[in-house]
Amino acid sequence: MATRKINSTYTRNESTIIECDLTYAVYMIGGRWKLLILSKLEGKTLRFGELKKAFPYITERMLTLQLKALEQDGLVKRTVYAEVPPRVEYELTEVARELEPILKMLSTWGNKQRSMTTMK
Amino acid sequence: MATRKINSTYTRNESTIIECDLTYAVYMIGGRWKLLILSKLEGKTLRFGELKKAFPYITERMLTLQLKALEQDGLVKRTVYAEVPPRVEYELTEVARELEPILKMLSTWGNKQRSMTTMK
DNA sequence: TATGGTACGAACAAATATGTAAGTAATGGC
DNA sequence: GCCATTACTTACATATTTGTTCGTACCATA
Repeated sequence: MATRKINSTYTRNESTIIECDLTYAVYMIGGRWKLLILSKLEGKTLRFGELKKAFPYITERMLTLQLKALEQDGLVKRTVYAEVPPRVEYELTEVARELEPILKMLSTWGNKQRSMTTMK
Repeated sequence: MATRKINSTYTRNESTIIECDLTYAVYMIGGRWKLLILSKLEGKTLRFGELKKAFPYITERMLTLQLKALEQDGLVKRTVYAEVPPRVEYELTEVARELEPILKMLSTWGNKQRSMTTMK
């Protein structure tokens, strides 16, 4: 998101990653909070403050950043109401809803995987 | 992987993420190269050098780190042959193979998602 | 004795991701 | 005027991830 040296290997390699549909997809839902936010928004419309309360440890800055990224990627719809104090609501988009069943499978896999790793 | 201040918020929040099966799963396949490596190993057994050739831009250090992490998480099996020069082979584990169909769906979703975002 | 190939390891540097702390705009109610 | 509320924003600090460069062990072979 920030300015970045375009010619760095870091950037060139990022291009490589984004060219692949799979890594692109994971890049989009990666990061520390995005999946939790998406999960929280399943079937609901929530205000900024409600999301914040849902994750006691997230900072406002992080929540703002993640929501902005999710909106840019078309996973979350942001609606601003011209009121004071302001009211902003967030909800999943169609594309994000299509992701839900896949995430459910991933979650199941993660659970199984975790238990296997822990067993050792 | 490196040493880290245990009491930092960074660490506490990481715990939050790892407690959720879904975010845990994505954490495990996250990072820049892991998914590409896993994809490359589908149905094959490859040597370190072969993997390296598969990704011209990855550095040996990164490849080593990612393979080590994948092995620790039980997604990749590493076999060392007592030869000179050394020969080390990598292959997917059972758990990793169970992940394949899910990743295929994610990839399809990523492709669709990308085309929608690009259209704007 | 020197060399070459393989799969790393270590010290350092650059870039990004995340967290901390403080501040802002707008307005209705006191 | 003063304050409270909400959804941010900004400057700064910290932590992690990724990349760069150089080095190493092993032994068969020249």
